[in-house]
Amino acid sequence: MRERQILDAAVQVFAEHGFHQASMDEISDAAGISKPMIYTYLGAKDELFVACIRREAGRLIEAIGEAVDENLRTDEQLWRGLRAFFEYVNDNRASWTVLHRQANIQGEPFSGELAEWRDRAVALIAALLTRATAATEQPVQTEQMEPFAAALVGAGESMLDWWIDHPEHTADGLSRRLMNLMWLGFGDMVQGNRWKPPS
Amino acid sequence: MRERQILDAAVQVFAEHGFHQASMDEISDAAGISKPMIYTYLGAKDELFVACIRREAGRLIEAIGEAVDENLRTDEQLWRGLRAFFEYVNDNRASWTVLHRQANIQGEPFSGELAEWRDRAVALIAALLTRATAATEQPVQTEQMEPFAAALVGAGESMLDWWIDHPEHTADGLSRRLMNLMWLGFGDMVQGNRWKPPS
Amino acid sequence: MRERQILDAAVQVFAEHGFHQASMDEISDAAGISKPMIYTYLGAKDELFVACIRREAGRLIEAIGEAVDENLRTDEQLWRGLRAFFEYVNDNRASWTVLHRQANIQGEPFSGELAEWRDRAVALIAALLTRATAATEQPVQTEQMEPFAAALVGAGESMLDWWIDHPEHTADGLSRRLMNLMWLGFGDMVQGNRWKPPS
Amino acid sequence: MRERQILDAAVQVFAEHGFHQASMDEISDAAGISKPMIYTYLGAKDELFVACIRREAGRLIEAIGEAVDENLRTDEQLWRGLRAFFEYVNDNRASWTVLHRQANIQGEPFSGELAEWRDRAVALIAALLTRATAATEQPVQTEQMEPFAAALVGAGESMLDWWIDHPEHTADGLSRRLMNLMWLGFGDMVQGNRWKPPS
DNA sequence: CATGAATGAGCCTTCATTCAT
DNA sequence: TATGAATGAAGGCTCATTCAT
Repeated sequence: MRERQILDAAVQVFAEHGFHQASMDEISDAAGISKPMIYTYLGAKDELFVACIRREAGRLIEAIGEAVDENLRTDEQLWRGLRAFFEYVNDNRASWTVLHRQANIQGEPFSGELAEWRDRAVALIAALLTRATAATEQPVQTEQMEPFAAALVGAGESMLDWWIDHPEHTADGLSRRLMNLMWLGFGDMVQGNRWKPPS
Repeated sequence: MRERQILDAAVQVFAEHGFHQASMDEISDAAGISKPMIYTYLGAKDELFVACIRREAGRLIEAIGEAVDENLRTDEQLWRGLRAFFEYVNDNRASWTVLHRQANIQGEPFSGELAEWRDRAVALIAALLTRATAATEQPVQTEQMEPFAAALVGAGESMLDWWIDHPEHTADGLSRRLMNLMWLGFGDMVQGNRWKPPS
Repeated sequence: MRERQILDAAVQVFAEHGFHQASMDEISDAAGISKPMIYTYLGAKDELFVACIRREAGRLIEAIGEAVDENLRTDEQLWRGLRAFFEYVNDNRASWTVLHRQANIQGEPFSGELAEWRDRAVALIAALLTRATAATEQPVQTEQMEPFAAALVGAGESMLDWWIDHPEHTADGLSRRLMNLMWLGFGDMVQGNRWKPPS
Repeated sequence: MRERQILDAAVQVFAEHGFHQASMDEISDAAGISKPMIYTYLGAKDELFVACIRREAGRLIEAIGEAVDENLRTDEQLWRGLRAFFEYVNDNRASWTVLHRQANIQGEPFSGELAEWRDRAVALIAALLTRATAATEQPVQTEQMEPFAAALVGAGESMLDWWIDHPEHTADGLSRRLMNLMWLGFGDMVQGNRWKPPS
């Protein structure tokens, strides 16, 4: 379909040059479709970029969602989600670049768009972790869990950036490292272990 | 001093509107200094932005460096560093926005600049963690530690972003949360505990 | 055609204000075409100016070439060429101003362009004069003839400038004057007459 | 004196870069004198350039004037004047470049200045030539002589330009060539010889 | 429906020129 | 007097956006 062609090209070009350096001319060339059509189908540059974010974020979420089976144990859900995340990004570098490196800019007309998706992801993970503690002696409320979830998401993103410069590692290996770091710490916490600042 | 006035205004404006949307006119207005002076003192827009990054990154690193005493235990060093980080960013929102949300864009002339600072930070933390394991039964090499350090940095950044929308939390509280998450997990790992994916 | 409109306006404006004082805005206004079109069709200001030089120089050369019949006697060829030159310039004042008064500036990006055309013209005339002496007792080599040709060209240019302030003269009259001066002197020289400095 | 330093530097810089490309900064650097002083002594850029033209044109005229002895025969006066002209320009390339290649631009504020000097020179030569015919059977009026004088001046200028690219020639040789061309032709004309266009 | 052609608006950058010391 | 420091004003160039075909 027309829209698909355009979005494919746009994601490619935005990822390569960034939102501002990317020109509508280049996108229309890459898509093999004239500029007026782009405006007709997807609106102005801002809106086009938002459409890119929506599609790519949706695909990422979907990929993760498919990997996770809600009937599994929490840690395994998390583990599978993480691995799916790493794998998806590894396979869709342009997609990720657009989402993480270009859409994350403040002060742009599209600033809010990505924030929403991020919030949604954080909320999902927070809920997941919360459920994991529900049966324990120290259940935690979802709001309390959000900063952890945010940390987890950020840790993942950051590892990914690092991965780009160290491609000798595997998605599996990195996912495992992150699980080790986060899940063990998380488990300790749930069990009431606390790190305490020296008084 | 003139340079200071200009950089202060530039950081402010860049943080608010982003590099591309920010116009030299607006910066010069905000600085109360005419445009030609900006060019005289700090060069073209690119260079001005790089100067902003350098100064703000330097200040942040310095603030953290001052908070950390090398004679302390590793965990305490980390904790103090984290808390200094959160506090600094809380007090210097614009500074952080410039560094994190504006400079992190790919495909720009200044792209490399921030990457260097990040790499340096990651390397420092990796070294710190490595030293912490030196005396244990399972010492870890620095290269192995880097992904953890990257994860830690990212987790912090991400928590910060979350904090912006939930300002009721304190720097101390968030630092502690992050320490709990990371340090406990890290400690477990060092002791040989591992999370294993279900076969 | 669009290119023609633009070049016409550009020649006009460049002739009136000079290369530097002429603004692209003024040219686009004069052409009745928006600035971006100028850049699309003919490139940046430098390139536009070079295009003007090329077209105008080409036209001038062509006008002269059409007036000259290679089967005629040398003096008549020269005579016709001169008259065509004067007539063309009289009819295309702006064209000539651009070529002679604006393009002749040293240190500009387009400096070389006009020099080439001039050299070509001088070489042509030198060859013409050389052929005229080929059958005489004292044939002259082309290189020896070049300074004369240069002098002839300069004499013509200078007369033209003078003409601008004394428009009561005719192209025919001035051409004849110049022929008298140059051709008689030239003829004398060919016949071995020499003016000798008093010892 | 201050003025001299400034003018020396200005001529140098104007000759090298042209009027527009030359910046007041560069001139003040070359002169070793601060910009405000230049404005105090010689006024704005236009006026400074006019001052350059005046001085250099004056010097050139003076050099020629000194070479010519009014008691000599007309042809010898002319010959000495020519030779002085070629020699002066050869020794003062920058001076000549400013006068011929930079000041000769139309549409500039200083356009008129050089024209005056040129007119004066042409008038002088015309008067000289006129006097030479006064005693002959066909005396010529000064106004009739002006186009010839203009042609002579232009021929000289043009030969000079040509000389720059062919420095193996000498001032003496070129002067002689030009005398041959012009004086013989002139002499013929005075004696009533005419070149006639084929009817 | 699809596009080549066209433009309005804006931004970076540079200098000639002048204060304040 | 002499100057370092400062600026107003203007120009080249680009690009998102839209007609007319």
